[in-house]
Amino acid sequence: MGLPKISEAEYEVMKVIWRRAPISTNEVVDQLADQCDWSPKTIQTLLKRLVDKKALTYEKESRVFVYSPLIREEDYVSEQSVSFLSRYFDGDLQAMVMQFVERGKLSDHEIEQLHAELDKKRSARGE
Amino acid sequence: MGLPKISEAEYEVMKVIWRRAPISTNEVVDQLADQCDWSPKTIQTLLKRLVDKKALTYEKESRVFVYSPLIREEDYVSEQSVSFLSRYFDGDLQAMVMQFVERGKLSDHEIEQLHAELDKKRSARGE
DNA sequence: ATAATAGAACTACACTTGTAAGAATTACAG
DNA sequence: CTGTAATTCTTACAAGTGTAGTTCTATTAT
Repeated sequence: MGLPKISEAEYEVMKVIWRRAPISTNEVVDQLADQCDWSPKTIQTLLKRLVDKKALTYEKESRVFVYSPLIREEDYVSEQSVSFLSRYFDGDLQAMVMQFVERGKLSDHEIEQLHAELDKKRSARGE
Repeated sequence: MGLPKISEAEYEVMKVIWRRAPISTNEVVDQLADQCDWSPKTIQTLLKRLVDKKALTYEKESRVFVYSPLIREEDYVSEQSVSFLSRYFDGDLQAMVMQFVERGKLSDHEIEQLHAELDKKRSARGE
């Protein structure tokens, strides 16, 4: 509960950390170079803010900082999902899925797949 | 495309407007009285910001403002959904659903229901 | 016509976020 | 040891948000 509140830009940084931790400042900057075009200074600011928010820790390796996450990606994403769903769909996942279907944001194939996937889960639980 | 960016607090106001438009300032305040405990002043500020952002318009009925939405709830929610999904699940709705299942956030019954609902859609499309 | 008052307009202010520049420090090369 | 370069720390600043108080204006009751 009470995971730190992470902004959008910060989240991009977190994704890199989750993928590559433990990872140094420079490596983070490199990883992000492709995706975003933030100045290294910007990224350093974001890293510091994430440390302040206790989303990350670091260890000093001589003069370099090496970061690791303090929260798990799944936990964070899950919390965001729940809060998203409750804000926009009154907590009803089905409503969300159906809204996608209704709006044609899911191809027939994707519907099939989801259906099949649910089938698997269903039988896994069933017995 | 390009719907105005609405903050969380503003969104609560929008929900009231969507439900009851056309609706006066005072009615909005009343509706929100239960849910939030914002000062009427706060709500008025939010209304004004929403007008500035062109999410709302109003008409004067003598001295009173009567608001109506300029954007549709479905459109807004849909845009938010897409952007949420792309940020947290790389755009993959199935991944999101499965994460819910995995985490036990969906009861067996809910899984059944969703499954059935997809079935309906599927056959509706199929023929 | 005018005063009281409800409602709208303007102002406020701290915190977060995006976006970074500049200052300080420290490890390593020579 | 000491300069230099790499890294971290401090500061900046505008826009957006949450949260509301204060002032202005126009309606309505008398």
